[in-house]
Amino acid sequence: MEKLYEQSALRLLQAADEIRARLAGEFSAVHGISVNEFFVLLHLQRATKHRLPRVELAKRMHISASTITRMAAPMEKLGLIERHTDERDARLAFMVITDAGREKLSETRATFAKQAGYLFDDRWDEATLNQFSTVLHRLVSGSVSNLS
Amino acid sequence: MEKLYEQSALRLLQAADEIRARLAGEFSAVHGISVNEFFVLLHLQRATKHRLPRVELAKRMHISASTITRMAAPMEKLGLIERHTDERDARLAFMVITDAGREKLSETRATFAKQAGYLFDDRWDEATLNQFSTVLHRLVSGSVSNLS
DNA sequence: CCAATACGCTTGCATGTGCAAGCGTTATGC
DNA sequence: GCATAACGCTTGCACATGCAAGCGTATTGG
Repeated sequence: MEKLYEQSALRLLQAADEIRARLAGEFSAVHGISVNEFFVLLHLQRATKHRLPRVELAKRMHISASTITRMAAPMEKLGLIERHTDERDARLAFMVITDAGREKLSETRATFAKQAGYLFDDRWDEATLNQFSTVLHRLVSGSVSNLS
Repeated sequence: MEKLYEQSALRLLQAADEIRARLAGEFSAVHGISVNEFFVLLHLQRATKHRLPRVELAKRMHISASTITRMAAPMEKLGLIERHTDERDARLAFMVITDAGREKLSETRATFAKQAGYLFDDRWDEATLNQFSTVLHRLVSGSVSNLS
């Protein structure tokens, strides 16, 4: 007999894989960015002063610092983010979302919301969905990456 | 105002990232396999006759056929899976889980269940968790990859 | 039948990612 | 103060992965 939470964790991973695969296709085709780039913009937008040190962003996204370094370069070239230095600590290299980045994020979030709508819409009442969201929220709270 | 299903989808992706990162560490350290290799074994174990053509497995895991080809080689060397051919159709190369693969899967599932327990245990009643699992299940049903 | 198409699998190439080492900067302990 | 450690970031390397092309096999249409 499979434990209920084992089953839930399995389904959660599977559902995420599927959603991520769909989003990857849409984001690439429609907006020319990756799912991870979308999350970079979202984290920056929601951070205090709309900026984060690279290491902090890496922690929140569960990826390595070197990956952040390598994602930053093309995003800077596209003008989606900028690199700011800290006056007090020369080690820090803040990533800051630009106006162009905000615009791109806004467009991409519309696509995200549309896809999320396909997934959830008209299938559950608000109470059920609220509880679902709450469970998910507690799974990640305590983590550094509370985006929501 | 953020839509409820948009928020839910965001949290779902974040939760999955976090769980996957934790599992990757444990699986690698304790069992010497990757999360994807774990899923290969799980899909094979649950498939009819404990075997699947490579393309079918790729679809269920949302990864490309070439990735399956490249994951298969080391797993065969470790004796976790075997390659069987189809008598009727020489194009098919079934992947079959071996006894050693079953044993490895069993050990790894124990670790998986333990980690899932850390996530969920003692925080929600069975009804809530059941509903949570049901919502997740419907998100992926209709998909080819109904593992559960 | 046979040609054309579809299918399953593999391989070359390009890209994304983590780890470990290295560099420069800041903090700590004496 | 100064040596040592810790920290933030980048880079070299290895590895994982997707895409497109190629190969062999089966199916389809005439």
